[in-house]
Amino acid sequence: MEKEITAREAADILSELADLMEIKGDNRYRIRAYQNAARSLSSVSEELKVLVAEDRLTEIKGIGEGLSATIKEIFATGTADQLEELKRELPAGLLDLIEVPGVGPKRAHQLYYQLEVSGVEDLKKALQEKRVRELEGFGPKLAKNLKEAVARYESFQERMKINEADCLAERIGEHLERKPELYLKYTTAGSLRRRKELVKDIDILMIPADPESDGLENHLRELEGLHKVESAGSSKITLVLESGVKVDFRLVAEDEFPAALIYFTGSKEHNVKLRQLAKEKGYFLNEYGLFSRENRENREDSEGREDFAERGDSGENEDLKDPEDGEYREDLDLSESSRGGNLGKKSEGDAASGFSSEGDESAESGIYHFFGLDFIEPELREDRGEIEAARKGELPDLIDFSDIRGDFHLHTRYSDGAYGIEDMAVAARELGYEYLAVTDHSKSLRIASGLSEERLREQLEEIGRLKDRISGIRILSGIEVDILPDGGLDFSDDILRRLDLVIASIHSGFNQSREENTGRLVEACRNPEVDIIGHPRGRLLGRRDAYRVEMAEVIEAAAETGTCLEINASPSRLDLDDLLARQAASRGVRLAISTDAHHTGELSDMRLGADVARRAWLEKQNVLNALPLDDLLEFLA
DNA sequence: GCCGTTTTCGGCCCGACTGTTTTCAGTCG
Repeated sequence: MEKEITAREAADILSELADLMEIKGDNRYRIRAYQNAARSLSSVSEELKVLVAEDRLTEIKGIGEGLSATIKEIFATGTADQLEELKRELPAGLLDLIEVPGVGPKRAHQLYYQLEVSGVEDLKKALQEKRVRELEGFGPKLAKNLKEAVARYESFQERMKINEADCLAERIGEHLERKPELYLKYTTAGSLRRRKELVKDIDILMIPADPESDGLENHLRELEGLHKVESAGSSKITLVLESGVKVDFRLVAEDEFPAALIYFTGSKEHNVKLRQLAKEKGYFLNEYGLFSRENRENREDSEGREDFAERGDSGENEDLKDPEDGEYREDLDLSESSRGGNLGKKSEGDAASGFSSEGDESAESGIYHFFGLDFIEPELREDRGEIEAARKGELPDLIDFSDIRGDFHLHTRYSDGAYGIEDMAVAARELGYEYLAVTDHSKSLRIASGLSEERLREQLEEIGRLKDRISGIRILSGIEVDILPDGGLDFSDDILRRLDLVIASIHSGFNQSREENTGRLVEACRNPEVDIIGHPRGRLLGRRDAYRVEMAEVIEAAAETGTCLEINASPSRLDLDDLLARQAASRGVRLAISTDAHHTGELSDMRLGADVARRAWLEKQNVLNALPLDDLLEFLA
């Protein structure tokens, strides 16, 4: 059965249609109509199925008879004749071309029709050969900027945002779980497991049920979205997806799993430190296990891995794993049961499926404990002092998503959000929160329909009414007030004072000097009405660098004034990043993790923010929204 | 292509910024 098209997906198709129409040079107002329709369609709360069945699409603002017919066609067939025709006419690469910052539809049009540039690669070549000079409006500076933009585009192409990587990993997991007989266990490793904000490829560690069988390889060949199997050996299978993303499967024996998981989780720097520790103790560590150096010599005389796979079924490994034993005895020869003995963990039987992490921790902790270290969470494994801290028993008690009690930064239909206050509150309540703050844009941000004083008053009234109607979650009134180019705020203190919570953010004047931007943020910190500085560095991953700002000064100002800094959990921002958040916390600044959700679904981006916080070594007490409601209210007062 | 209504077609969001120009076009948000 065909997959049913959702409103969101239909909206995406309309957007694509609009993009192609734009490149082709269609009527701009017609294009805008498509874009408008896409936007309103993507934010309808009703199911597309229902809207189509009841022929009520034209009730949606921006959708008339024509677009209603197009949307019905998309719902019925998954595409539209118009779109297919445009796709035949214009190369697909043009859609990539307009993803390059600085190239919009007009320039893409020029490039394609005058220079036959039909993709990013072509553009790169045309820039190198200086052919773009032939085009009207393309001067030397633009050429230089485009060169940089292409370089950034390409480097970004190599890495995907963590939420995209999560999606892919989930899809692969679903595919694997259709044939659970193929493996004993699998789990993600690499930078995805360390929860880095950008991920280059996906590493999956697996214990195959039968290393000799080619069943796994054959099953992987049926993965949806597969471009090709790049390599397939006994210990590694590499897939290339249509999106260009590589997926590495590392295949290990059961007893190799703990060491392999540490090795493939990395980081490289962390692993180097661990291996140094091993050496000091007269052992060595690699992806197959932890070995005494003495036996290593023996091993090199014999044949390698086969030897390891044979051992490991004796009971010693279980003893090693038992935390009740405390420190491993120095005299314990890890390889006594056979050559190459290691700290393997026997399968728990039911741990066979899913990206389980419980089992992973206990598997790995044996090795850490052996070195006299506390277990080190994957998010900390960057050689940023975690090994030293683990030795002293001073690792942080990391914050967890389950510690989060509310969200401070979200938008509703009052500005550029897709849902009403009530919808967002109910969705937040479903996440188990105690509170949320409604923080729409302020008046100067016209592009996002920023609130006038009047609209803000209306919103306050609605929040007042909802407080009685919605139980189980407290709705706080707030605003994301613009820090204006001159450093002032978009609303007077008198107005801000009436709100429960104020976030101040920069959305304009990005090109001011370092001193000016720093001054704007410091001034915002000093305003007693401001509780949180929103997305302090203003970066958009892969699209826009952070604006110039001296964060150390901002952090000091935040520390002095008790202002919180935001960890914006939107996967395109993740701003502050792990390093700056850690720096801020070390200066005593509290961090507010918030999603900047414009949609109910985006409220769950909170997990990504929590990941950043964990990478920043944050504990509960460093995080404003880990506070219970009463403590929060006291803080805000 | 949609909307509103001046019921039959004209107007459709807009300011900042950059780089190209010599008064504006393209992009971005």
